[in-house]
Amino acid sequence: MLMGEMEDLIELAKRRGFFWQSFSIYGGFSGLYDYGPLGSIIKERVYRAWKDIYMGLGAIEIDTPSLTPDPVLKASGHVDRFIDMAVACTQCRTRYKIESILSDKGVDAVPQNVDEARKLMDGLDLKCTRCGGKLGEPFEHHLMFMIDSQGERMYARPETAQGIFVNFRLLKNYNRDRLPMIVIQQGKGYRNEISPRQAIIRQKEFNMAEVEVFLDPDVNGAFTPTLQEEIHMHDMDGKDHFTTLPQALEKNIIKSPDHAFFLEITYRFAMDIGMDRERLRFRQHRKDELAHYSSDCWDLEARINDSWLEITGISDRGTYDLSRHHGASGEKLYIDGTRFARVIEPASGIDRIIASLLASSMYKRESGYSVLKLKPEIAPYPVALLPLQKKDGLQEKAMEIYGKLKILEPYAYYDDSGAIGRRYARQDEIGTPYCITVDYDTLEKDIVTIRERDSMEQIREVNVDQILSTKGFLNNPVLQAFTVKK
RNA sequence: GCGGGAAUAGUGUAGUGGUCAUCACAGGGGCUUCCCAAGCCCUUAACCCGGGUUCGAAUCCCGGUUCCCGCACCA
Repeated sequence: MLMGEMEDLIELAKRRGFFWQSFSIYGGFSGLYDYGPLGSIIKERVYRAWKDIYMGLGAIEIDTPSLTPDPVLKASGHVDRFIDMAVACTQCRTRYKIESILSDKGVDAVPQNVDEARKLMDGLDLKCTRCGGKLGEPFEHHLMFMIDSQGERMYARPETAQGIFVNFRLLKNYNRDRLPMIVIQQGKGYRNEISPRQAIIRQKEFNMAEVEVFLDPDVNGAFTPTLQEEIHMHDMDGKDHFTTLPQALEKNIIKSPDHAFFLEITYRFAMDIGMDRERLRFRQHRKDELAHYSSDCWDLEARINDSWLEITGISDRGTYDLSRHHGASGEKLYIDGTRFARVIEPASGIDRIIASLLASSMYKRESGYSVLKLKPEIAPYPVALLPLQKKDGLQEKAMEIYGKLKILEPYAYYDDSGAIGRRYARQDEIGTPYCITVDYDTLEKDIVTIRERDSMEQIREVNVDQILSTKGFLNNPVLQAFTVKK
């Protein structure tokens, strides 16, 4: 599976500083990755685009701890669902969930600890279904990282969502009791994956961007989709539809207008950061794969290496979480009287978004050199300043302009090494959309050349003052002269 | 976790027991008639970790770590 695109991406990412495996001087550690200098900027930009779109809808943001006490995740159901009792075959070492072994024997029980598991298994004639070997002693299989805090059990959160639910009352107060209420949170999530794979796609510690939309349960359609664009939707029966979201609602492919609206927002976010629409689809979860808290779920998936990868899950969590915390904490989490808010949750995996964005942005020129076709707003450096060569005062002149440019565009990059073509190629590879070249005309007439990445088109004789006329280089009107879209 | 394969400069690689570990690209410096990775010169830089066998190990053996492929797992 990890061929072609991902392989090329991982090589580029390491060489150019997007991401690489963590702690590599100690031999590396499975499932942990660093963002390098360029990756850190892209991550920031992707988060920014996400935040902008939700702030535009009137969202409020919070930031809660990664360390989560045991009772919170007991109430949410994660402790039961994320810690499985398991056994392994003593011969072939295949692991089984005790829960599923028991249900094969007609015993419908979920053991909570090793003793319980042992009792339940006692007397049943259990054998390995693969090799017929004897099964060993039961043990706990943890999917959450457990942390001991002076004898108190905590977990590294498996999702940021619970930090929002437990704050529901305070947030509702803050929001002056108005519904719908949209709360967002970005941060790290942790899962003790048995076999992390494919670089930043499946990690033990990863970046999440989660949104909880609290709705009046008796108001259907506080939000409703409007986007007139045909989108690929793959439903739970495996049928593909190419339809607009308003039509999908009419045709009952998706039931809830509110749910459909947040598919639309998720899609708009993907467009904002420059995802390739040809490589996107929404896929509905089958009943048997729905999470314990979810009644309906649509994933936004991106095609990478010819297979589909979940990048955002838009789940209808109903009243599950609030009612659970209400019961467990004793705190009244109603919206009024006895009604709980209904929750729609668009939860994004930022690392996966970045991986699929980068992979789908890479292409090769005829020359064989690769280009990263990132949107200018997402590219780490929106502009690079390059003197044609170092001598004859060009370097000094370029440094002078660069000094001024840097004040208006902090993410501007400077490079004067080697030949000019090589530097263009270097910028192409990291996705810089524009290069400004300082040449002999600059010395005489104060004019420069701007070159666009994908077309390699140049605008000549641009006045230096014009380059330095806007805060943020991408706002510069001179860029409108390019025939390709900005 | 299981099975198979692999690990050598930043990247991709050559090297099946014996000189200073090969080559290319990338990086740094310089020259050049300098706008798309041109050419020439100089230069930085590597045997995954730990044991063992041996006079001698990048090479053989054992253990570990990591990566890839398949299986299992994936709220």
